[in-house]
Amino acid sequence: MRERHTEMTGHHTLRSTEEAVGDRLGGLNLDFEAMWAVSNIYRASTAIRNHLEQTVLRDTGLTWTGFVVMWVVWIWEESETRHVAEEAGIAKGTLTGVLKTLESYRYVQRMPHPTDRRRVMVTLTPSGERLMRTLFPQFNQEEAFVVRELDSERRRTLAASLRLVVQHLESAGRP
Amino acid sequence: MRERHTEMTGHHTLRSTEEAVGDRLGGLNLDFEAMWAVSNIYRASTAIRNHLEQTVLRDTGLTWTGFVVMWVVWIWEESETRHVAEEAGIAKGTLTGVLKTLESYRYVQRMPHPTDRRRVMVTLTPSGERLMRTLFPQFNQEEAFVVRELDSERRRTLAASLRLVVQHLESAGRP
DNA sequence: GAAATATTGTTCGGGACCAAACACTTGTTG
DNA sequence: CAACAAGTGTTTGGTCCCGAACAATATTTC
Repeated sequence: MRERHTEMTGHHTLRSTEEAVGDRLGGLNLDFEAMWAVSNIYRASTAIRNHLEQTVLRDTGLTWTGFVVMWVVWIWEESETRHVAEEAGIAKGTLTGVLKTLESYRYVQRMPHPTDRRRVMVTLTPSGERLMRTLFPQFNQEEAFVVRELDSERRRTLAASLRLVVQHLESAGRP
Repeated sequence: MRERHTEMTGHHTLRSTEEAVGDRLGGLNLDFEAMWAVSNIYRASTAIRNHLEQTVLRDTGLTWTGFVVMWVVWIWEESETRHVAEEAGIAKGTLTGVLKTLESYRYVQRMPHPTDRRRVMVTLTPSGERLMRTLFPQFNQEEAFVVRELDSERRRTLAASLRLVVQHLESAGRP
């Protein structure tokens, strides 16, 4: 992953990309405001994920998804796997594989549901919990670094706008 | 991918996740504003990608990354692969595989660089170009749908804030 | 209560994705 | 110009990721 960054030559900056788009699509009837909003969400998300993978996750052996899954299990204390998949934003089939990986590291543990034998529960092992306790503050510190250029109001506005987008898509998901 | 959505039971909404986090982490010294800003960027990005995959990309046989790569090649008219990888936000090794897939669909074409025999150039085939011309307006229409709940000023503010984040991370990338 | 339906996690096939190792080409330096 | 260094795309090994098919279990329906 670092490779992508070491190769950045600066040929195409954010600004010049937007210029190229303007050149190429200037004639068409497009919603450019929507386009920039959406494409910058995606671009920021990629940049943030890369940054956090390089800093906090670098030496832990955890992937981004592995961390997110553990985070969800940690926050919700318990967890039925279908909720974990939903919260982590991955398909249930994917979760099966991720849990297999995390189990091999002894960070999580699968257990049968007490009454429903279809279901599977996941918990953090002591070592998994220890990891989250040390990792999460570091993670949050880097999150603060990520938004360092935004003042408090802008951070809140940003979060609020994105919440609107997510809620709009969730409500429209299954009409 | 649709599967994730059909299974949404609403147990854990965006709001209740934030509550659970508050319960679990209320005692610690964390930057919650940064946390919500960052986590909502990621959440929105996932939701948007899912939405666009389900609507515009659904019947094209294109993956998200395949589309992004074609988009980059289209906007920049032609391209040296290392620039494409950089702009698309993927590693060069990944691009090799993606191009192989796109080439098998006859949407793109690889050609040797005229003077530098290390490099490889990529162009859209006529059929690839035709696809982008019809696909992109649809794509933009869905982008507009995504941000429908935001007024014009909020869209611009959102894009501007995210641009700051990206630029901050890019400039800090290789100190 | 047996049959039909729904829910749940796993498996499978194929593509995406990364870092690292690689082979090849170009550029630099002595 | 010859050794060395740097740039470029590909290959490799392992994980992620999805949708679809599946097996097992639970619930509903009649």
